[in-house]
Amino acid sequence: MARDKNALAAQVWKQMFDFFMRGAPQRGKVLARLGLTPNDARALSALDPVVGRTMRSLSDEWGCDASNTTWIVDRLEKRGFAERRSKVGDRRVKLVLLTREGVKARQRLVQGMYEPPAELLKLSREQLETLARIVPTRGESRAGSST
Amino acid sequence: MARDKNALAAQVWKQMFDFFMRGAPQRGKVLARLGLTPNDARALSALDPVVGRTMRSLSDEWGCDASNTTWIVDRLEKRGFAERRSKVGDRRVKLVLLTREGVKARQRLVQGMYEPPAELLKLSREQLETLARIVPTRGESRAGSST
DNA sequence: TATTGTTATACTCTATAACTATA
DNA sequence: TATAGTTATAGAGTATAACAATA
Repeated sequence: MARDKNALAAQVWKQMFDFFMRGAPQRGKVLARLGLTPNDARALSALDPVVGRTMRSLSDEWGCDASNTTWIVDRLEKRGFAERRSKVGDRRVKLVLLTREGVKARQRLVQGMYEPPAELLKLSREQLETLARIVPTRGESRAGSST
Repeated sequence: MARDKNALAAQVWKQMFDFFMRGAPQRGKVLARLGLTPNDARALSALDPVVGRTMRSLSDEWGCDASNTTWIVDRLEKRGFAERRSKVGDRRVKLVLLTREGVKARQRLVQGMYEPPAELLKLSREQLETLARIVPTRGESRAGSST
């Protein structure tokens, strides 16, 4: 119990890691049910229906080659989930946006992927609230946030 | 704050999900540094140097075809990380075991993958201990565990 | 000339089907 | 005949290189 804090953090990380990995098969099933590959899911998550993203920025975010991004966006476009538009100021650049169908697909995806596993539902309300307070979130502080 | 418990669990799950996904690039780098594919890593984790696993049981655990398992184990064997042995009682069956080099590779992998992210190290000792208590672990109860 | 994105192509990973060897 | 595993082969996904269009 009186262990080095780094070792404690490592243990917690391992616990979270294993907990998360245990849910991998379930997430795989969600994707299979929706007929999406992991890449499709990542792409749906990265896009929006209004602002749009350039091919280049997607390649950078995904750390993959531009030709691969072309292929991934092609897949989404063929299924009617995304569309390309030439940018107004610079016609070399293309913006990729979610279509109405793409937004729906993304909603279904989020619902499935964010479905909490049974192990989490078994925890008490107090434990859940504690977790919500402690687990680090992106940027914004959680203290006092009531939403 | 006085929300439905399911909604609360969903929020916690989303938080953990996002937290975990944020670390994905770092884990990708660890694999790249060690020259391992995600599959290699999964295989190294599944194997041990003493008991051994049958090809069949690996296929089942991974939910992939037996031929794919052959290919994955071949990769490890070519790098000297694993070896096949015919089982004594039934010579149709093959046991896959980690070699000495394989054990070392698995150690390097575990060290890299279980390196806790900075966000976790920033938490207080109390917060870490709380997480260790709450985050569900495989099977065994955590209550009173002092290791 | 430099940059954005696509096309041509080869390589890696995965699955299905046919096969070998043991039981 | 049935089972464990491999080999042959085809398909999906990814990368590198050459290319076209625009700046």
